[in-house]
Amino acid sequence: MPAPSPPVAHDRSDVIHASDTLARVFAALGDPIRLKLVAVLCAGGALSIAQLTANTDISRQGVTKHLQVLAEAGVVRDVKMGRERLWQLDPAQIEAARQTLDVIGHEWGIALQKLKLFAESP
Amino acid sequence: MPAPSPPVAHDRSDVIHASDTLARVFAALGDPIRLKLVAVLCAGGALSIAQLTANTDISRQGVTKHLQVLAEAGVVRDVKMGRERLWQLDPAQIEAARQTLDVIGHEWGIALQKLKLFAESP
DNA sequence: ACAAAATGCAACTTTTTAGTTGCATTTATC
DNA sequence: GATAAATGCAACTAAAAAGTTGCATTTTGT
Repeated sequence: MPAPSPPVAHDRSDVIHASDTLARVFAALGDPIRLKLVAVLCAGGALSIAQLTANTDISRQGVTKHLQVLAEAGVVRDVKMGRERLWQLDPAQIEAARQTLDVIGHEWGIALQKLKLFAESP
Repeated sequence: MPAPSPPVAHDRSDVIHASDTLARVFAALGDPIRLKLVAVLCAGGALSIAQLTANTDISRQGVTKHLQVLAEAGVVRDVKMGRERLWQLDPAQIEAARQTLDVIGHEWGIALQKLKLFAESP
């Protein structure tokens, strides 16, 4: 049986959507508090809002808002356990972002190489 | 003679600074227009503001603001050539961001492995 | 010298984001 | 069943960001 299609860009609208999705991931990581939350969660634990709040200087409701931003970017997921809501990392989008930065670096390197060859040509 | 010290975190204030610097880089990439500018610039060219504006839907002044955001994050650099201002990619901060995402992914993988071992223990 | 091109600079509006406070709701515990 | 813990929800303020318009400045080319 065929596996469900992966979210790969096929036409221009998909590319646009991919670009927006990526920008959303970067924007989610583009805040010191959220970056810290991700750093804590990448240790593998599933932590409650109260636990995550303990590491910050802002209110619990403020942390909730940051977690929502991360969730809308697909960086974290929540699981309800009794009266608490546990948050854990979802590394797929982070991996996609990492690959993007990888490609940018590689393209830059290739461009530099071509410039060098051009400069050396007689 | 010793080379100048690399910007490596040594104490808590350095770590905080590093975190803010990183968040600034992610935030700079966290916008579709800026992400597109970076994608164009990573081809190696040094492009003017007018050239970069041609790829967007916003005004030249708007593009200038986006370039300033990228520049303050250290993602791009400008070189003045006559009456125009050419922009080019500076891949160092992007590489730092990539490494961060790499570490997050690795830590997550290690955590998963430990969880698996724990589940298999008798 | 003059006209066009490329950009800089500043004021302004609109929208989004960050963070708070106050109170309601759900769930575990004694 | 009363209470404490963990969270949800909504309204609100303040600050930052995105984008525009208008005009000044610098540089090139004829």
